[in-house]
Amino acid sequence: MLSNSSKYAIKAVLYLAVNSSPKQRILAKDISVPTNIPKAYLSKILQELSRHHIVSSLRGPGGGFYLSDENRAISLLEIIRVIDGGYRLTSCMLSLKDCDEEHPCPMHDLVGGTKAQFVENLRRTTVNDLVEDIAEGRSFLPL
Amino acid sequence: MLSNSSKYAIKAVLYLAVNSSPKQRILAKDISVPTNIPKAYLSKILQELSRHHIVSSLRGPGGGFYLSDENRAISLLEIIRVIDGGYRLTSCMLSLKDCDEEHPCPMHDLVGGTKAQFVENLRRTTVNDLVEDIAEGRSFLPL
DNA sequence: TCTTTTATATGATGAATATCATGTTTTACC
DNA sequence: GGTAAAACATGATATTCATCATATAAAAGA
Repeated sequence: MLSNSSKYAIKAVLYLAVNSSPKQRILAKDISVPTNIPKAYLSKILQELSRHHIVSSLRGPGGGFYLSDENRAISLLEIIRVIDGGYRLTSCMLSLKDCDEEHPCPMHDLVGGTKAQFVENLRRTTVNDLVEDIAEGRSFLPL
Repeated sequence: MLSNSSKYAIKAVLYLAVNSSPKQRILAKDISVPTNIPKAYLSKILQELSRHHIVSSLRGPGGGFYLSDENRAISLLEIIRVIDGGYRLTSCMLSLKDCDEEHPCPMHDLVGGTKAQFVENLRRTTVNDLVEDIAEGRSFLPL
């Protein structure tokens, strides 16, 4: 469904969303331990996210990663796009070049509605939305 | 979403569904060309499908691959299971071990409905159903 | 300005997936 | 039975993805 890297990215962003603030930076290794993401690999992902302004960071003593208010308004789809590229989620289920709404392939027709809706949900849902879900007990974050 | 191998498997099965019958066997290479699937790789997939009775085959001159009536009643989910294993499609979006309906993770809650519905569609839809869709013009098979 | 603490950049290794190549078995037909 | 046509089995290579390791740059504080 998603690459491992994207899952890690979302987990890390959610961890930051819950535990960090512009004044409360968090080290990569302090995300790595509770989330069970290998430290070196997580660092690489965080840097990629930082470069694309999905997360914020500060170097030097007292530095680390955190989310700005802008970061919290970012949608899940944007995170996935940065890591997996734009194609993986939105492409045709059978990878047919000419498949579209006009000319749907058999699978497209079958799952088109649900998949399109799924991607649309990802586009519409921000980091903040998920944090609210957690805060209000509608979902939980088992790290 | 699906592995490449699963996509190839479904394409090949659909090709057989439209073009083969127990008396009209088709060679791997004659599926390979119109579907743009590498011949040697396709052969391996067809053999895997044959071993699991997803497709039927006959060796020797005049032999080849085809679908029996039983094969046509098989669901897409079974095909995907044989190639990708049971886990890939149904597992939690964030690969969290403890995520379930009682304890949904944030992504689960977000896409749970649509994904569950999607998998259920795959479970319910047979090869025959897709062929009907093609025959009646509700979808097409761009090879 | 020196040292420490952090992120960043780059490259190396390992694992999984996709692809290719070659040999073996079965079956039909002469 | 011998021969050719096919599936079947097995292993080798390549490519992508996940993981690790090491060196560099920036920032803070002494």
